[in-house]
Amino acid sequence: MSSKVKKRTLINDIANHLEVSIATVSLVLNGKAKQSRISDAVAERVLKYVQEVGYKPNHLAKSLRTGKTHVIGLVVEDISNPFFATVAWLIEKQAFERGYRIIYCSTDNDPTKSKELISMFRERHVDGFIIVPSEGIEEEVSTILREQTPTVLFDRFLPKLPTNYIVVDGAQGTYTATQHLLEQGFRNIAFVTTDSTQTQMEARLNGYVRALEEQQLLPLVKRVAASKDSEHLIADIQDFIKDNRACDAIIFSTNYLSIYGLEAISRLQLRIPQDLAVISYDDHDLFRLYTPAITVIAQPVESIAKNVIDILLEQLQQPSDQAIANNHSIVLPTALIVRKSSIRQPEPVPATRKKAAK
Amino acid sequence: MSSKVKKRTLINDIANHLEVSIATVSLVLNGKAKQSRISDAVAERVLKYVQEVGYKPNHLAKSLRTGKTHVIGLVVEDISNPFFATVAWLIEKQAFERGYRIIYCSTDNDPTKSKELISMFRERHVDGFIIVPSEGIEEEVSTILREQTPTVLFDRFLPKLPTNYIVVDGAQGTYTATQHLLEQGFRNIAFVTTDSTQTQMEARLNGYVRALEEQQLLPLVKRVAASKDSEHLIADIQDFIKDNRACDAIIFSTNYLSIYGLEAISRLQLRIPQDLAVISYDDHDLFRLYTPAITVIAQPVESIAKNVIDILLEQLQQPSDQAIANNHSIVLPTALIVRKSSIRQPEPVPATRKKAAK
DNA sequence: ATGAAAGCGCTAACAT
DNA sequence: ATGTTAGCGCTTTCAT
Repeated sequence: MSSKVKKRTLINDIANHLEVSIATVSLVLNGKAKQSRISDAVAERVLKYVQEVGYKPNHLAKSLRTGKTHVIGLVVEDISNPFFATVAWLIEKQAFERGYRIIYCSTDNDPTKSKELISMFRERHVDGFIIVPSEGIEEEVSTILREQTPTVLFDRFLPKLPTNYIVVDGAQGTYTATQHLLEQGFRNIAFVTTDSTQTQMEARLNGYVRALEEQQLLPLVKRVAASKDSEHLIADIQDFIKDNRACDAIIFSTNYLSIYGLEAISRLQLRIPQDLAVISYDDHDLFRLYTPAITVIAQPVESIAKNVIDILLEQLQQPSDQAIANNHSIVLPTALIVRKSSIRQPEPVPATRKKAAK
Repeated sequence: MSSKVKKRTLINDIANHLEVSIATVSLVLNGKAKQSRISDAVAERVLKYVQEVGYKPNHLAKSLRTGKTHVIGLVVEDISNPFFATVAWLIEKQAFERGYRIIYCSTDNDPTKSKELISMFRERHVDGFIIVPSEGIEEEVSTILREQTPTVLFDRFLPKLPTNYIVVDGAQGTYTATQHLLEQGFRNIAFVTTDSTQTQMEARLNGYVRALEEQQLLPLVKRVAASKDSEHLIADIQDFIKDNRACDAIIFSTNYLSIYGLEAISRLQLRIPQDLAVISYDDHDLFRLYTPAITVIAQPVESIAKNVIDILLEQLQQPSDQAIANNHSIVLPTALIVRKSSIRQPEPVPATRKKAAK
């Protein structure tokens, strides 16, 4: 008994010390002093003493009682991908300010892992979900929807399910990028993408195809397997480029494909953009810093994050009934950021007269 | 009442359905059937039914009752840095297998943020801590130590505090790297590091200085501010290289400094290693893929992760009393992985007669 | 071998 | 205006 380590302060201790009831303390702490007509004097004393001893309510007990954990589960494809990392970070910051905590997990786009993570989060009683859905998880998402857990998808959505989602107009992005290359005079434009058939990847492909078809040009699409082995991916892209020497420009459908692509191009000792113009979907530090800087189809990360968290918090705040019918489906525009990698070089290049492009 | 959404299954429902007591169910579920001499028949029925309805105990209630959350708080400097990301991922995997969950946070090396995160984790009742300590958080770490919460530091430690820690022999790493450059015939070797005075950064610097002093050579150290502005860092390094044209080799003390350094070198149109040899502390995908591949002082990430989690789980499993005196302090060796960037090029280069380095 | 019941710390409806 | 008290879902001691 006396060997016990110093215990945490409890709401009981507060009440005892102040000689008020524990309910009074609880009410004051939860900002319900006014509506319970607790005297300002008492409320102040409570607040002061709580502050003094640094009392923190036990979250577990609170959550058990209220059924709310104030935790949001964030399920992304790969938290080490700068796109997801940035969005996650922005979401976390905003959620934090409004009293919510985020717990993340990466699915690696694996449906099994996605399902496990969703059910893990359910077990942990998250109040809401933010999900970048991999394919084949309709059932799990249905379940959380049925349980009325507020949920927002982003980056892609599940066409069969009525959910909130925030996506980007990838088709418009690649369409504009392709047009830009055409305007620059490139004619043999290839598109390197993954073998995924998810909504966002298909959209990116379609935008490219449409732009070419409008000019009666034939698409040239390379699909690489979504492998983890970087050497293999690089070699694959390298072979593709070698086999298509006529190709004078490439659009990569994701940031990591571009990185492998740049490596492949460098190994082939091709010059960008003289031998091959390059555009990447999704911006990245490296693309700004690369020599030459790489033109990108940038996604509006701040806006994505803001929309996601705003919609989720709105639903979280609701009195927990209907909210079903009115799902938000938001499609945000991309922005083409033109850098050196997609600008046609005039044949004779006076190296000293380089235009200073900030 | 009848308008209620379908409720989750509770332990009560199980007990009712099976017409046994709730205690029996609980005991069976916690593997204490044998020691409570519950009949195998009953135990089996319970397990079978639980399986059937997919009953999952409520973690919150369980934790509130037992005082254990089976959650470990992981506080790193920057989860988007591949070194920390990899270690975190390995730790998470092993912890998961043994029934623990990890929640992460990045401190950005900011003491205030570190303190907030630690206290947030305390509030969330994590069972243990894994911390990459920023400077000035001795007090908070003391607190969790006093509360007997199992804790392991890694990457660096707090010299004033008796804790478990796993670090790497950075001094040996940079010493060996410097020697390697000297053996290759480089004489003007610079060291680019941050302005941090943390244990691991000082060690890296010291190894470099010692190797040079043994040869009566003068160190050339550039300290860049730990800023977040990449352009600024690149320009800073660029200026440093320009101002020290005699310098023929550089060791960078962290992976991100190397990345900025490579960009600086590329902008100066210097060739690696002909004009400037390069070694980075810490390996990275990019360094393997870069042309030329970059020599690195690699940290044993698997071993770090394994040691961290083993020690923490050992302490977590202990009967929660002493365990104080016997702290583990483990220092792991680094490995120099020699690639092209630090190999002196013979003036006329017979490219085919390259020595196979490992 | 099994069941009853006392909490873990907190909230909120209901009394006073 | 403030106090009493019944749970939230689970574990575990003690009786039987």
